[in-house]
Amino acid sequence: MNIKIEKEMDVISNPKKGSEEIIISKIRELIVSKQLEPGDKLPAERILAEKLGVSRNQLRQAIQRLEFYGLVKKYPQSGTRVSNIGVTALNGMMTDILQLQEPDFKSLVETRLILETNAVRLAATRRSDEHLRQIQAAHEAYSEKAINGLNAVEEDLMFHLKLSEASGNSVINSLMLVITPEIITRFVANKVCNKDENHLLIKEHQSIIDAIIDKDPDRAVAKLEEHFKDLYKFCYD
Amino acid sequence: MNIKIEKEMDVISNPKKGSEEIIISKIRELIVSKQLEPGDKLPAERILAEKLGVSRNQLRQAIQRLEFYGLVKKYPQSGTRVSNIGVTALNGMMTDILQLQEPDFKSLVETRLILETNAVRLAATRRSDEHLRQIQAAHEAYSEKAINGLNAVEEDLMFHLKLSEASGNSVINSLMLVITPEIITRFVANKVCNKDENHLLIKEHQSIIDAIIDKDPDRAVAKLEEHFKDLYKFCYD
DNA sequence: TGATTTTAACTGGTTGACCAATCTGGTTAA
DNA sequence: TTAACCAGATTGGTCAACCAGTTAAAATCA
Repeated sequence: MNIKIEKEMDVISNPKKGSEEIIISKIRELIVSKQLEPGDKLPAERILAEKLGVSRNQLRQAIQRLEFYGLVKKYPQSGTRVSNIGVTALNGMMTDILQLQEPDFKSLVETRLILETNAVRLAATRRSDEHLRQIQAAHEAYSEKAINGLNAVEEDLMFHLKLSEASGNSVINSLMLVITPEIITRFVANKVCNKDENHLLIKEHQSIIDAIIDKDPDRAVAKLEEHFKDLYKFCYD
Repeated sequence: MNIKIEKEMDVISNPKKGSEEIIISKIRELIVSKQLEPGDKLPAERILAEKLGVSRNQLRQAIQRLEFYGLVKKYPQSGTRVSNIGVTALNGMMTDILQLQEPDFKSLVETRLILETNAVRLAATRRSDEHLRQIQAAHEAYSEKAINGLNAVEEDLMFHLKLSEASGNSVINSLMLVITPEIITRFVANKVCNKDENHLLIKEHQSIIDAIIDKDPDRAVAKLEEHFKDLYKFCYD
């Protein structure tokens, strides 16, 4: 459809994102100065925007971010409420949000290891037959490409996502979804593929599946860690 | 400032959120039908909106969600690109996103246990002096209220967030921030407070801190699990 | 007086027009 | 031939006016 981009584009560090953070910071000040209390309704968007000296759109975007973190909840046609979790908590969490940094790759991988290890442990005890079926299907899609020495990073990814789905924990699954694309895009570039290594990886996948079929959490985790030994090396050497 | 809400408002299951998901679904179809390929620039918002038969705002909101999951990246005044992670991955992840359900409380707590356990393990080896100072400060703020039998749920929360900050893993910290408010709001209602129990909790906090000071990961985790024994019971009985 | 209906103001959401940055292709000058 | 440049078209971002649902005070009636 269009020309493919070859090299990673320079990551622009959102120079205008700053206004959003300034607004959050101002809302935090309203809270600590008791002009706004937990459980209160926020002033109407138009009014608050004028009070803070920003446009309504900018304010809405900031509120959207606060809502994502659960610090505020919108009620359409009615108002927006500050979560009733106390001044200390609100102040602390807003401060933390403002300090959030771009995730470094090592943290991403480390977190994936943690989440997926626990997901697999849970999957080994909770998996339904439908989960198993989907895992198997994903594994077959992977094998088909990998066995021919093709790059199967995507199919590998899908296999692992199906594992975390089988954990039966919707939050873990959701968090995996958030961090996976970032990991993939950084991995896909450097990925080398040779048939021999792929055969080994297929075997490792199958070992994990077998452990889940047998409902053996410890073995499933052990096999996963074996499968991830390179990632562990990347994180901890 | 305003009247406090006493009882939980009925959770409205976002009846209009549907349009967003329909749009994502349509974009996914464009991708699987090869009309749109990984790495491509999306058609301009106005054009795509018309093509999909939706308003530009609705489309923008859907794109924003895709961007959150890293499946798309916007370049201001230039265009929006589909992440270059393959058709299979894009299709699979969009399907997963559309299937995401509201998190159940048990999954939230279970995930918190997993994240925080690992955060503390990391904190025990990586913590800086500044981290320690902040943890201590948060603990003192907690103690001061708890020792008088006051409700100190917020201060407790802040203490635990400082623990995960000390992990040195920005992703874990960020994920903890996302799930914590939801947990708090559901916990804060049922929380009972008595001095004796609070004294015990203070001691438990101090044990965790001591282990982190000593850079003893295993002890830190053990003390945390002891501290969380009620939560474990909640999850697994 | 009290319950019920009406109504007007107020809310977040939506819309279409406008803005400034950027990309594109052809043109010009070295 | 090549590099610099300029103008117009295209982009996502922004804004102010408008919409539909909600709310609560005011008006009405039994």
